[in-house]
Amino acid sequence: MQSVTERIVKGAITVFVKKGLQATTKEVAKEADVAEVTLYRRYSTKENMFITVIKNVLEKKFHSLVLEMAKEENTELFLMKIIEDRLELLSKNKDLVSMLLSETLRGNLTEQINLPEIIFSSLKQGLEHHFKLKNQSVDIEFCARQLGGIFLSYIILPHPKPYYKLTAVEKQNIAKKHAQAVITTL
Amino acid sequence: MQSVTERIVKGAITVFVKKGLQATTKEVAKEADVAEVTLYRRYSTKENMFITVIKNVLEKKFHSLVLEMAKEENTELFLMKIIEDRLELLSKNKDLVSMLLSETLRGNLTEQINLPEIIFSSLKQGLEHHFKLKNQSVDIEFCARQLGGIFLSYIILPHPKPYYKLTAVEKQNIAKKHAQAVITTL
Amino acid sequence: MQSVTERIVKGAITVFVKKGLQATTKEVAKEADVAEVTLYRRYSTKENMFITVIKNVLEKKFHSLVLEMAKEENTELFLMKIIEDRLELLSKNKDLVSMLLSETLRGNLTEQINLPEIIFSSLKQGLEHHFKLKNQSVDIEFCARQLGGIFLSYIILPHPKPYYKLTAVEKQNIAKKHAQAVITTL
Amino acid sequence: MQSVTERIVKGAITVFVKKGLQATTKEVAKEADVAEVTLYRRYSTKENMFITVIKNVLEKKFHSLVLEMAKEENTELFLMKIIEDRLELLSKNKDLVSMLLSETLRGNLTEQINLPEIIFSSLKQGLEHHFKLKNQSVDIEFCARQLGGIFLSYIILPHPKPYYKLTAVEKQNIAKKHAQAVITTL
DNA sequence: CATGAATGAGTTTTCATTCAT
DNA sequence: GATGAATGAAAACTCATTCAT
Repeated sequence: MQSVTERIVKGAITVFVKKGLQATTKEVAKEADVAEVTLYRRYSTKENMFITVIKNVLEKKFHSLVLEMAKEENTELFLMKIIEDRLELLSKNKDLVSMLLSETLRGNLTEQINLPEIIFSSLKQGLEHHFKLKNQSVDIEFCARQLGGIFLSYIILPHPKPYYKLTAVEKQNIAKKHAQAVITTL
Repeated sequence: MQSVTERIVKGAITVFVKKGLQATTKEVAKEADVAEVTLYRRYSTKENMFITVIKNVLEKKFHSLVLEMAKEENTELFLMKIIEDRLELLSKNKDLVSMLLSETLRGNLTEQINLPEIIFSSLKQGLEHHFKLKNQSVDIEFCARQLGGIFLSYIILPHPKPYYKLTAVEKQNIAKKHAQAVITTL
Repeated sequence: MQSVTERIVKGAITVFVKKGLQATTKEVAKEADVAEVTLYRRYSTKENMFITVIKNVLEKKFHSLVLEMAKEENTELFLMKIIEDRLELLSKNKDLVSMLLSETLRGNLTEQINLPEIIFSSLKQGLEHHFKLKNQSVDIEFCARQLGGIFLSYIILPHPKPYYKLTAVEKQNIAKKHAQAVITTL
Repeated sequence: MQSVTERIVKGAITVFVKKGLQATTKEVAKEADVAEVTLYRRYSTKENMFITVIKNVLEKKFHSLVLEMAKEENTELFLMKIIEDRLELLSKNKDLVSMLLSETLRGNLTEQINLPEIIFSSLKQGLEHHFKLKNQSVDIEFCARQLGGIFLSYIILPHPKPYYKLTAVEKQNIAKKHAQAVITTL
């Protein structure tokens, strides 16, 4: 079996992803197969455990390559890449993403793990980078909001199939249409 | 002072909007200045009180005129109207909307008060109506998702000023740009 | 439909027989299809309703003919008659009897509806009468206790078939054996 | 002062014997001088606490020596022993026994702590044993019911003095008379 | 470093009963 | 004579957190 630390982290993630901050320390303890007190020794409060664990996941999973992609000179291709990449990632982590959005909407989350803020600011950064390279003046705020809206629509609105389960062609078509729409407004 | 019923309904809305299903009956009772039992006499369970009260608010506040707007023959104007109208409404009711989205993301809400579903399906209905009138064949699902995404982006992503506080001109500009972007993809 | 009074009495009996004093006024009101307050207007407290209603039932159903039977000169026949009669009655009203015994054992019942006391004293009375007629000196207390024990054994101890469902012959055999056993100790 | 466990068990017994399943966890907690939660930590539910504690008492107090007594070859002596032994025990634990009978009559008790069933089946076992040894064919069911009835009569029917407070001679007389009555029916 | 034991403060819900109409 | 509305008090059970070992 894994180390205590590993068990705790994995257990906490499992439980928090499923239930958010409402999850109880008891559930986490059970999932991790440790005593409740052990969690308190390590994290002192439930909130702190939540933040610590989730921040870690976010850093690992959502590490954005936006800046790399921003180097792509062709704006349409650049936008398509971002869209495809983020939709893939977000839809693959629907439970985590939903939970984080839910908590954010409740005002329960500090900046460090506020997913909308993270997404929005990293988008703005990437766009800024891209258009600076291209020496183009663009309403970045608006553009980032458009992209963010696209992402949210695939998480929150009902859909028959999550993005990541579509065929490569379907994914590309979607990304292309959205990219073109965004470009219209530049 | 108002009637008991009024006080209960108002109090329940106030508290539920602020805290969602996590709110306690005690809080509602205090806000409405009635005994907790009184709430149970009327609604049997907290969940039921929540649903009853919120459904009512939704029906009153979010009664959509989409079908009326759909009669507008000019697609761009039609889209602009929808966008302006919904953004105004949603941003004015940010707390309620945020709470409902949060609960939906948690899977706590039945269809009747599931805001994303309500928005999405009413959008699809309106679009269908509009393009049928115009005898135009359009990917309604995609189009509705775009619009939904726009709405969500103004609720969930950070913004310096809520939509409804912008000047008329700013509002129109925003609506126009989004409408044009949507049209690109038809 | 029946009169309000009838509905209340019947409903109360039904509910009280099933649940004893634990039954709630709400249940009674529902069963009788009247408002809870109506019950309070008539009986002022739940306890009082219970006593009033149950006393009535006891008087109607358990009206003992022991004194009549006591005229039977043949002691064995007399005992058999009592045994058959009471076992029939008690087993036919198992729910009511069980409930009353249960409440008595809890010390919840006043003398007027204390079934064990009623049974015991009416037995003693009958026996006294019978043996006075026969000019026989007998330990009435002991004898009544024996008979009472027999009755209780058929209510409380497990049995495959309630007494009243046995064949006439089986019933008689049982009564006879018990009667003879009692006579031994006179 | 005693250990927490001891205090809880004793307190629970005290309270449950007095009030049965109606007793509240609050009362038990107070009697045991612990917090209510502590009880839940240990027993999960009130029902479970009740069953656990009472089963324990039954096993300790009502451990039947019927099988030992059954070795007595003289049937009258055997029956007398059983009767004396059980009447002594039952009358000494009147409160516990009354409470258990009361709960049983309400159908609240599982087999493991259903006193009538326990008494009845242990009686049948003892009788079976005895008469097998003596190679005698007897209606055990009837006989056990007679004995059970005797026991019940001393618990439930009114009496001026509990059995265990009688003089040794009185006890013996009673046992003897009942034993002889039972023997008549073999 | 880990944990078994304990708890104060709440949470939803139920009940017998009263008040005003 | 009947009832809709309202309630104080209490019940079972849960939760985050601390203490002693």
